[in-house]
Amino acid sequence: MTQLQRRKIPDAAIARLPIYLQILNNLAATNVLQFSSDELAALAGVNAAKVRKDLSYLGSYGTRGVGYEVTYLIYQIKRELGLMREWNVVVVGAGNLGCALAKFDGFLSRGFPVVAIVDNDPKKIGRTTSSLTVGDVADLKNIVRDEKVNIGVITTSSAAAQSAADALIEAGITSILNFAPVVLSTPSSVSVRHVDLGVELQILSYYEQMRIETGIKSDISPELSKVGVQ
Amino acid sequence: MTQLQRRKIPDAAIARLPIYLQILNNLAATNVLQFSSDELAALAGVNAAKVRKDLSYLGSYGTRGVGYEVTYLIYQIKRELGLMREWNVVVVGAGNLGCALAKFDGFLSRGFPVVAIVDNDPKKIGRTTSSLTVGDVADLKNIVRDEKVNIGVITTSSAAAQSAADALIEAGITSILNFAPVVLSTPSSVSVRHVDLGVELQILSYYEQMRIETGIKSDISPELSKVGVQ
DNA sequence: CTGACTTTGTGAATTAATGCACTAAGCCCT
DNA sequence: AGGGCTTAGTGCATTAATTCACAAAGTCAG
Repeated sequence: MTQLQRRKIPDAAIARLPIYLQILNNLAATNVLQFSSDELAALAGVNAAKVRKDLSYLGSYGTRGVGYEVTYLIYQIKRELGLMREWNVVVVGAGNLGCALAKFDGFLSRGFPVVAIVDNDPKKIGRTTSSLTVGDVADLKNIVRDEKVNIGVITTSSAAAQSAADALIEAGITSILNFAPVVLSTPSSVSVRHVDLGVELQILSYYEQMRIETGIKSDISPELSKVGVQ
Repeated sequence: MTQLQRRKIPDAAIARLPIYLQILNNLAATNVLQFSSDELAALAGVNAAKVRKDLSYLGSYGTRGVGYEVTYLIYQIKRELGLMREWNVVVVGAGNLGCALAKFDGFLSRGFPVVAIVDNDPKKIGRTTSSLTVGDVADLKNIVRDEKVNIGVITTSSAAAQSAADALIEAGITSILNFAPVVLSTPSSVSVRHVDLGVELQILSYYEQMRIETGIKSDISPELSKVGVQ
């Protein structure tokens, strides 16, 4: 399992591997057996050299003159990303978004079952949403232990987000996906990904406005692909 | 309005301006009048030199020895990002996520009112969700014209996402926020941001697994902040 | 008015990411 | 068996992003 000296893969490449994986899964579903870096590059909307370099971080799994084998590469990417197992998710915040995510089968189908949802509002605690009963955020420590939770998803209001993060960390969680529009303060031993939909729209707004001001010049394409649901 | 030769601001800086804006809005709400690059850097979790460089792309709006004025910087960032006006949003796909986003007040509060929601499923068309009636995706062209829509948000299944994008582009939309886990094929004149929640979790999974394999070494923090909801 | 102090703004150095272009390897056809 | 064709893998040049470190410009106290 490559533990000894784990290859250091650049962050930018790590962020692209899940995209490749998704595309390869689609190819597998349509019985495609092989692909070339050119083909994957076209499907992913990136440069072919970048695809080859990214895949080379996994090892030399291609065959010159031929390409890569779909299922084998899927296996290697999953191994590298830690997707050979499931990671259990707890959603903190049982509002609109939290409940939508708990129902969302895109999490389960990618190996991230939502095993619990909690809130701090007594009115919400005890309600049932998609086969889960909303728990009390105060019980987080027990829930994390009993349900073997690995990842916390924060969908609270921005006011409550920091204390939600603190509670998760206190409960031993080291990976957090934050949807609240605040910058969380966390120890560096905890991985945080921040998904702020408002920010995404504001970035679009910049490029849209630029198009308007400059009279609809083309090829201003902000970096594609950041996060990804379903 | 700086149109003549618009400063070219690096993409990486553009993606951080909304974060600064959010923090400054919080400061303004608590009656803070001034801030230094050090303070903002601490709040945003980045380097102070980066803050200064980012803000310098807007112009020289700081005062040496003093810092920056909160309200003036808010104004300048909003101007630069094109946030002096509202941008109307249409949601394509009235499933769980689409409806949650249509209800979601974080869009409206940041100047992105959701003015319409459409679907292609006859069973969903006509339903009402949060004061909007689900329209027919076939009417997109009229809806975009009548409601003056600027941005399309795709929350369909991955199978339907490309045709949703095609319909939006056909209707004249040039800014798309895509939640479906597929890489959209679009002309380069269209800005696309891709938010894939599954990908976010997979990236977390990589760092989590790395922590486990290497025996919980710290300071493996994946790049903070990508997208952003509330 | 002067000198100590603070903090911006920015050249320059560094680091990270990208993309080119070439070599090495394997397939396939004759 | 051999030559032509295809495509992975990668060293290197280029470009983008980050960070350092310092001069310039201002405040403030006395």
